Formats: sequence, C-alpha cells, structure tokens
Amino acid sequence: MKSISAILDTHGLRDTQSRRLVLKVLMQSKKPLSQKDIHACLAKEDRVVNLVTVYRILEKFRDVGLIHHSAGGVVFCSLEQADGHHVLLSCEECGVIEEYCDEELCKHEDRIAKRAGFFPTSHVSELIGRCASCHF
Amino acid sequence: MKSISAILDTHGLRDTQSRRLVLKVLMQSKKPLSQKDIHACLAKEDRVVNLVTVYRILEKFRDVGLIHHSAGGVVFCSLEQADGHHVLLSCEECGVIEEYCDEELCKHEDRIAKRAGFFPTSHVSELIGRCASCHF
DNA sequence: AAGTAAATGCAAAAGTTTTGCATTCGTATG
DNA sequence: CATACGAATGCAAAACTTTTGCATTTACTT
Repeated sequence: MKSISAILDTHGLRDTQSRRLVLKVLMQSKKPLSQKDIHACLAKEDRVVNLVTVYRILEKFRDVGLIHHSAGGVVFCSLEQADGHHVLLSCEECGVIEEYCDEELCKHEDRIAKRAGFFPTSHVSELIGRCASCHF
Repeated sequence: MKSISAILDTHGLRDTQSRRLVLKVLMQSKKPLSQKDIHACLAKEDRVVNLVTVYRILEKFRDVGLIHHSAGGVVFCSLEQADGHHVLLSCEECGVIEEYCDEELCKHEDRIAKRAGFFPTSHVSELIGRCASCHF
C-alpha cells in the first residue's frame, strides 16, 4: 500500500503534516466527512489542525481529484477507491450514513453519462430512507 | 393533474399562499433547489416569501415526504416523480446541474438497498464531472 | 362569525465558510 | 547543507447561512 506521503506526492501536493493528518482521517473513514467532522476527529486525538486549514486542504485535495464535493457544495470526502462506486445509505431517522460499493452501478451510470454527453470524474449515489434499525 | 392545494391537503398540510408558491416553484424546477434559490426565484416574480419561512416550509415538506434532503443536509428539492429516479449531472466547471431520469438505475438501487437491509424512500445519484460544453 | 392552533415575518443569535495578512515550513537551488 | 522562495498555516474578522424567540396574522373547526 502506498504511503500517505507518496499519495500527496503523486498528486503534486506538498507533504505537510496537516495534509498527512487530514488525508489519513479521510482514508480511514467509511463515510463522507464534513470539514468540521475532520477537524473534530483530529482534535479528539490531540492533533490540532486549524479548521480554516482543513477547508483549504480539502479545496486543494479536490483540485487534484483526491476527493469530491457534491452538488449542494457539501463535501463528500470518501477517497475514491479504484473504480469503486460510492453508494451512500443515508438514514433520515438516525442520521447515520453507510457507504457501499457497487461496480455494476458504476457502469450503468457511465452509460447514462455517455448518453447525455457528460464526462464524469466521479459518482455519488445516495439512498435516502431508513436503516435496518430505524425501520420498525 | 392534481392541484397544488390538493397536494398540500393530501399531505395533511395547511393550504397557505406561501406554501403554494414554494411548492409551485419546486414542481416546475428540473433541478434541486436550495432555500435561497427558491427565495430568489419567488422574489424575481415579486412574490416575496420570507427566507426564514422558506426554511420552515421545506422542513415541513420534508416531514411529510414531499421532498428530500441529502446526506450533507443540503436540500434536494426536486419533487419525487412517480418512481422516477433522479440522476444529477453536475458540472464542476460551470456549475450547471442537469437532471435525468432513469428507471433501470432506480431498480438497481432498490436491489442494493434490499441487500444492505435498507429501506429507501428516495434516491439521488450524482455524476460529477464536465458537461458537454465544458469538455474540450 | 369567533376561537384556536398553526404559520409567518422580523430581529437577532448561532453556526459555517471565506478572506486578508503575518508567520512558518517544505523544497529546489547553489 | 544553507539559503531563498513560494506555498501552507494560523489567527482574527468579515461574509454568509441557518436557527430561534416572539409578536402578529392566517386558515381551519365548530
């Protein structure tokens, strides 16, 4: 597996401590994170990175294609896995967001894009509803 | 086709002018709108509804299942069409968001949900990339 | 037609994101 | 390996978004 520093390097980014910390959090997370989430997550382990810096780091990461933001401008910070497709299962009741990968869905969406004359760099699908434990 | 008032009534909502105005904007829109979008859209036709009220109306609409918010908390206000699936083609370059409907994708996602033990009430898929005119 | 609960608008509080500027840090060069 | 330069960071504050409290108005019931 590639080291954090190597990933930064590959993407033409300077190898700073803040970036390593943020990237590590993103890589270990199973679900999309907001800037605040990342900041809080780091603070919890006493690795403080200024919230403004988190914003700027994510902006940079996005520029180089390491992560993606969604339509509403909200960040979806799950790292792109090689060709994996992100399906988020988002529970309206308890707020939990699970992530799920599906290769076939990805291909299907590529067909849609082609048909619409669109050139996708990333996909996010979201199912909104109730998770198993909130459905009774 | 159902009248706006009838839709409100069906969902157990009081039939007020503000709600009719907001609902109409949502029904006529081809893409997801934010609270601000809706407010601006109404203001443009001199039908002023206080922004705070727009927030509250959308909250209510969501409670009764007329619209859905997405993972990040951002609103996706496209009205649910009967069994249609919303695919958003979101251009990172020019910011334009197109909407696209696909029945098959919808079915595929239902299968994913079933497999994951999830009970979806709505789907949103987003393709992030470049639209035809920004791709050169 | 009056009474009541719900909806609205306004002002302001709370929260989030962006900006400007001074300082620190990483890396390419000699 | 020291230096110099541009890039990244932190802080303070500005700008923007969302929520809350309260007084007033509106829609629906009887």
